[in-house]
Amino acid sequence: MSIAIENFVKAIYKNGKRDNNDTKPGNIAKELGISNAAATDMAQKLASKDLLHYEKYQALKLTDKGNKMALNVVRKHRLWESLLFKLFDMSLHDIHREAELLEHQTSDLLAEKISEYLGNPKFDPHGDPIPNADGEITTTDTSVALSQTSEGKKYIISRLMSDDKEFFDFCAQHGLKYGNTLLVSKQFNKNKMTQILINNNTILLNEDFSSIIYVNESI
Amino acid sequence: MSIAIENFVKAIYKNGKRDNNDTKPGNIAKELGISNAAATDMAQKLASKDLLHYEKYQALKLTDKGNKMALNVVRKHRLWESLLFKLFDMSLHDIHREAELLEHQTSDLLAEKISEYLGNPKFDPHGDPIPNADGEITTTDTSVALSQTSEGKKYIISRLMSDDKEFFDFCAQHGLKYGNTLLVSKQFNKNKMTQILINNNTILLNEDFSSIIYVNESI
DNA sequence: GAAAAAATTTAAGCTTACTTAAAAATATTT
DNA sequence: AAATATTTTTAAGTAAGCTTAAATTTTTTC
Repeated sequence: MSIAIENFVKAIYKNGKRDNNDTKPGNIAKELGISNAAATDMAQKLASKDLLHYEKYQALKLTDKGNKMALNVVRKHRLWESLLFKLFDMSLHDIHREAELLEHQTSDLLAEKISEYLGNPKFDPHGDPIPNADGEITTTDTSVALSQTSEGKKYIISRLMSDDKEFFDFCAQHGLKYGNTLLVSKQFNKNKMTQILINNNTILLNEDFSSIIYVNESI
Repeated sequence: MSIAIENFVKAIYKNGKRDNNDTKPGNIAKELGISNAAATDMAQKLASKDLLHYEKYQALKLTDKGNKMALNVVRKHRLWESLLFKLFDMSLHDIHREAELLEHQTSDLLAEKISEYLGNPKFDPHGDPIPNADGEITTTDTSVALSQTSEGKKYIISRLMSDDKEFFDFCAQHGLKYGNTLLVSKQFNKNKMTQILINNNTILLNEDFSSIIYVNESI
């Protein structure tokens, strides 16, 4: 299957996870940077390949086959991120960009080799779960967005859900890293802001950021 | 530049090295598995991009710009081969196939990181020289094909110039590996065969193989 | 050196993955 | 619920990278 198809299917998968299943062509088009017309076109084409269910004016839904393809690509992406993160000193954003390309040129065999080499990790450097070779995610995610946490409690960062360079630069600068601990010192519910203490620094996060930083309660 | 263009330029570069500069469109077409017409077409297109010199019915010659592009791709290919060879237990042929794809999806930055990680190697696992970031090959190659060697002398394998699975399987089976030592026990000049002793086994090579195994005299 | 064979080029056409523009349907606002 | 705005779809068109078939040029053979 082509790179365009892999990216299309992946975009549906990711949008389905994120935005309350808003997987109409327009949203996928926005994600991929193509026109709405191109997205509709592609959707119809992929329906004929049994990768998704298409009904005029309705949201796109992946078939089992499409879902498996998406997870296969996601697996390769996250394995590459894990490998590059381990071997090289590169920013998370740069790593993401490289993985975005490499994921489409990776045989299942190579993916297996990478996974083995890394000790079959369950999570990548962002805390995102790595599907296994059968396209299954076996881990259960108990984490919540920082925006949903309670004042006064300690949390461990479990996931940085983004691919935005500014966000990652911000994270790198303030020690917001997978596995690090922070304290939620205040929730400004009215203003939708979250105040945290990390590395002895107090940081005020707006909802843009507090909704994509996921954490688990520290015990 | 597209994958098709990178591969085209690379094919001219490689053919120029190998077959006495037989870089007419037909040969490139054969190398790439496309029609002669497609090769002519592409050649004309790349001439307009200043990547090669095109004259009707003549051999294709890369411009400096084209040569640099080819060497950049070759560099990435050989760096990937070196990395995969180091990290994973895979056959040389499998490694070659993966590198063939990855080479086109690798930023200069990532290539640098791979090179650094490996200690800026000068040669890949086949003994092929790795161009530097400026597209220069700084090593001087004093090796000769096994077919050109002298009876009774010891040699060290310096290069396995092929991408054929059968050849690599043969090599793997008989210990023909970069860096290994062998003795040329007899040259059958009339029949164009070379008899070698390696790992206490005597092997008779025909010209197909003796012309792509390169060696340096052992001192 | 003429005839035959092989290679190169041109021409026309195809598929993929897009585009823009206009038409049709759905969603939102008031 | 009508009017307006937004989305989706259809239609027509484009560029890249191929294909096959036919014409042209070069190379080889006798």
